[in-house]
Order: sequence, then C-alpha cells, then structure tokens
Amino acid sequence: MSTKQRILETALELFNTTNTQAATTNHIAKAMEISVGNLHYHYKNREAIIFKLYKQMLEESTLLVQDLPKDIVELFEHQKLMSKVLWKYRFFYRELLFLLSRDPLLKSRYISDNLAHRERIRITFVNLATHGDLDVPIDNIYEQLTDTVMLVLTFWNPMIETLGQEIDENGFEAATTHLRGSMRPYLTKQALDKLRKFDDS
Amino acid sequence: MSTKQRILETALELFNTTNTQAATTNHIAKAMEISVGNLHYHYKNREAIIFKLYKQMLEESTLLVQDLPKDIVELFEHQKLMSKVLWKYRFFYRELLFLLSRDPLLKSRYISDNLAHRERIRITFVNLATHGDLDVPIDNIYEQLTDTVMLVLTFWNPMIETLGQEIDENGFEAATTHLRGSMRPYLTKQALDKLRKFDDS
DNA sequence: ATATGTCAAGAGTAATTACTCTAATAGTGA
DNA sequence: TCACTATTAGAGTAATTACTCTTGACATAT
Repeated sequence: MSTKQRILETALELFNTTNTQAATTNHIAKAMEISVGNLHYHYKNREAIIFKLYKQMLEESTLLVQDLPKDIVELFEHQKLMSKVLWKYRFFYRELLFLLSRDPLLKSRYISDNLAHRERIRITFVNLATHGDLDVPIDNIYEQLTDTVMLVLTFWNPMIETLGQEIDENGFEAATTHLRGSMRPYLTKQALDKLRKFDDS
Repeated sequence: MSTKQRILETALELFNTTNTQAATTNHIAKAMEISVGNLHYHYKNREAIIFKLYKQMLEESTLLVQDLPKDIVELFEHQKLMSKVLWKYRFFYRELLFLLSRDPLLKSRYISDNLAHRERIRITFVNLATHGDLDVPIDNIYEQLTDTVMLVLTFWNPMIETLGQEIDENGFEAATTHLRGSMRPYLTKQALDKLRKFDDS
C-alpha cells in the first residue's frame, strides 16, 4: 500500500482511539515509522488528512439520487451500510462540531453535503409514501421523520457514549430499532409485512 | 463581581464564540485584563474552569425527582427552561464528546449525571401516562420517547449548526416542535386540549 | 505593630506543536 | 547512461501553551 494511503489508515486508527488533537502529525509519523518530513510531503497538515478522510467517508456512503431506497426494506438495508461507515469513521462524528469550528473549509463543505443528504432523506420518505409503505396524514410528518433520521445517523453513537456504553460495529442495531419505532405510527400494513419478512431472512 | 466568577463568565463567552482549544488560559486572562498568574491562582487549569462551568450548568437545569413535570404542560415549560441553559452553555454540547475524551474526571461525572437524567425523563413519561396525557400501547414506547428526548436535548443545536444555521436563544422552538411531533401519536385528547390552551396563553 | 492569609502581577520556562529545509536515495523515461 | 522527478530521512526552529515562581500590595486578626 502507498505511503499516502497508509498515512490515512494510521491517522484514522489514532483519531478513533484517542482524538484528533492528541494525534499530532508527529505522532502519526512515529506510529507508522516514517519521518515527519515524509508525512508532510504527502499531506500539508493534519487538516488535510482529516479533510481527505472525510471525502473518503463520503464516497463510501453517498447514494446518488437515482439509487435512493425505494421501499422500506431498501431503506433499512442502506442503513446497515451507513452504520458500518459511521463506525469506521467514528472519530469524525464524535468531534464533528469541534472539527468544523477549526476548519472553515471543511465546515462549508460538510454543510453543503449535509443539506444535500437531508434532501435525499426527505425524498426517500416521499418515495416510501408513493410506494404505499408510508401513510402520511399531515404533510410535515416528512420533516419530522427527516429530522429524526438526521439526528439518529449523526448523533446516535455519540449519545451512546455519553451514556457510558462503548460503541462497536454492531451497536447501531439499537439505532435502527429506534428509527423503526419513530416510523412505526406511519407505516402501512404492507410495510410491516415486508419488515417481518426482512427480519426473518 | 469576584474575579473567580468573572473568569467563568469570560471563559464561557470565549468558549461559546470560538472553541475550548482556541481559548487558552492565557487568552482568557488577557481578555479580562488580569494576569495569567492571577487566573491560575483561582483555577488550576482550563479543565478546572470547564468542570466548574459544567457544574454550574447542572445546577441551573436539574430538576429533583419530586419536582419532575407531572403533566404535558409542565413538561414543555421545563423544556423552555432547558433550552435557555442549552444556549447559554452551547460550547459544551458542541464539543461534548471531545471534552469527555480529554478529561476522564469530567467524563465519568457527566456519564453518571446523564444516566440519572435519562432515568428522570423515563419516569416523567410514566407520570404522563398515569395522568392520562399519554396513551402507551406497547411498553417500549417509554424507551423510544426517552431516547428521542435525550437526542434532541443534547444534539438538536449541534445538528442545526451542521445544517448551516446559526443557533440563538429562541432556536430551540424548532426542537420543541420536533419533540411534540414525536410524542403526538401517543398523546391523548386531554393532552392535546391542554397543549392548545398552553399555546394560546 | 506584627503576623498571616488573600489576591494579584508578570517574568520566566519546559514542553510541545507544526511545521521547514536540506540532503540523500530511488525510480523512470529518453 | 544521464537527467529528472518522486520519495524519504531527520535535524532544526518559530511559535504557542500551560503553566510556575517570586515578589509585592492589601486586609484582617492578634
């Protein structure tokens, strides 16, 4: 593997186990046994590493609009994928607001990505209604559910940590359960049937 | 006002406008025009200041168990109070996980407080059901709603910031709206009536 | 009056951070 | 082979951080 990629992996590992402030570029270089000069040859500074990790995470998780989940099962399958990414890059969500306050570029980039993400989630719920999985009595239920998903995706793991529990790869199941609970009042009989089958398989 | 209290206020102001890493003890001292020596006479280090601010915040927000909201209106009134505190100490929730990772003492303290807080919220929902404001078909709805409240209280403001919106004192109204939306499927007619009157007054 | 504790100033410093710079080596295409 | 570019090591450093230490002013208690 290239040094450039190894730097990312080592940084990610250190960021996840400690935090981005404690893991300086000097530490990262030492941990992977290369010189500081070498590290700085590949990445200008730590911000650049974090930014690259962010973009990498984005590539691993973004669904294009045409590939949005069409029904309830696809939605929960997609959430399974997301949970892996959220675990892999857990340092990022742990420190999210702090990181954004230290890097204006990352901040503006994250915000515009996040707005787009929010819109895709909203569209997904409209899709679900169109496909008869969701029964939406009032219009602003879409906003309601969208906000719930945003909160859970971004902050479920951090919340778990504030309750003294260690998070792990599978810990997101609880989040999925929570999301289902939030949607349940609006799920149709058809959707519930699909989910039952999905759970059995 | 005592120097000791002025330090807290200045630190809070700086923490809120930038972040806890950028606001060093040297900066705080300079901002309030006292010497570093003087600042360190009153507080051992920055961690001590943050810890004190945390305890202050706690005092301003904790309800004793006997004073828990008894019905839906008291609940939302309490949330109004909480929203002021969340705004006043917004730096804390912005950086929550980062701060906990840097200070083990704060971490263990916050976690035990938070667990107690969670329990009080759960009890409040049981209270609401007892008073006929909440209709709970399945038992785990209590957990569901408790998790929702925890997420919203702790992370609503941070989420708003990740969508590019500035938060302010009144910004928590949206959070309240969201919470109501989450509870709506389980609110009784009686509760909805109370809320209508509450909104009019 | 003297002693004692409190509060404050500010100079000084060890340690750390976030790099830069130079020089050397390895690889690659002409 | 030679020229050039890419990669790497590691010494060196300016700036910052997070304090400590000494000194002195005041207030109060004895």
